[in-house]
Amino acid sequence: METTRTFAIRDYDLAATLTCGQVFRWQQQVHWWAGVIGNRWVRLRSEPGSITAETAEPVADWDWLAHYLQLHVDLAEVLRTFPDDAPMLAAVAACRGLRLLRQDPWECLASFILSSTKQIVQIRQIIALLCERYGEPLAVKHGWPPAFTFPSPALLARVTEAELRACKMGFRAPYLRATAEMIASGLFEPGRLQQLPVEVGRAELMKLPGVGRKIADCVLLFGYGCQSAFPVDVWVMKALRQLYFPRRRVTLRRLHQFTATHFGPRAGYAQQYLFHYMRNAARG
DNA sequence: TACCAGGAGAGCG
DNA sequence: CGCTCTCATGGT
Repeated sequence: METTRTFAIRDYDLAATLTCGQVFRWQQQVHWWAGVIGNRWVRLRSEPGSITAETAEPVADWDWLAHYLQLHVDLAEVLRTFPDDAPMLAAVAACRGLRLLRQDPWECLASFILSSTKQIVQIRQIIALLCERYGEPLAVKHGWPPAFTFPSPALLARVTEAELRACKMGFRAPYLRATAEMIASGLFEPGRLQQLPVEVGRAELMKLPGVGRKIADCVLLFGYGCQSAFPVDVWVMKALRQLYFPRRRVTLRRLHQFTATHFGPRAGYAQQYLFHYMRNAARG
């Protein structure tokens, strides 16, 4: 039992990984990143060749963190599966240690329902409000701001639409509430998706209110570890059209066909590199 | 000020 | 189908 653990790991850009739009709850304070994984508050610090974690309460088994950070993944092996073309090489060169996390499916699903037509800063704000108001308070290290669990489906199903709208989620409020209800009532079982083929899992997710193709792919990729899932949002669409189909008009359907074959078995990883690349290029 | 944001769903022809 | 409009709210 201890509150600190250091993991040996190479090629892991913690800052990029925690801020690249796959997860919305991490906050930086000097050289530490503080966040919540499940029902634990934890802070992380990156050093050359290692990541150090510190919890508020003693921990016997750190597998939950290794799993979340996907420390077993050999990044060089992942990068080797990418297509050997100029756009992909540029995207990889722009960010060496970008990784995919493995999030809790419910938190991931709810977060991305709230993400539609919102900037990442705003998504963070909405989720922070939601957790602050409806999550369970957690023990944190002395001197750190309060932290909360992500509210359960059962709890959110009992919150009114007006209360959700008060968290600034606007028209997404009824979507989140209805999805929470479907899970709380057992009409939809998030755990069952793990065993299903990707196409079936995607179709199941898309039955949920507020979940279309893009959000379903995000949940498959970030919450279920389906690395072939390739979310096509406005940024990635721009990247694909600009880099692979210049001066041609291509439908979204055609782009999905392209991504399904061109980027290989870890297409989702490639997608995250393209997304990060485009977003940073736009910022200058 | 005007435009746009890690979209989805409904209403058209 | 494929296109367009609306939805709520804040950042740039």
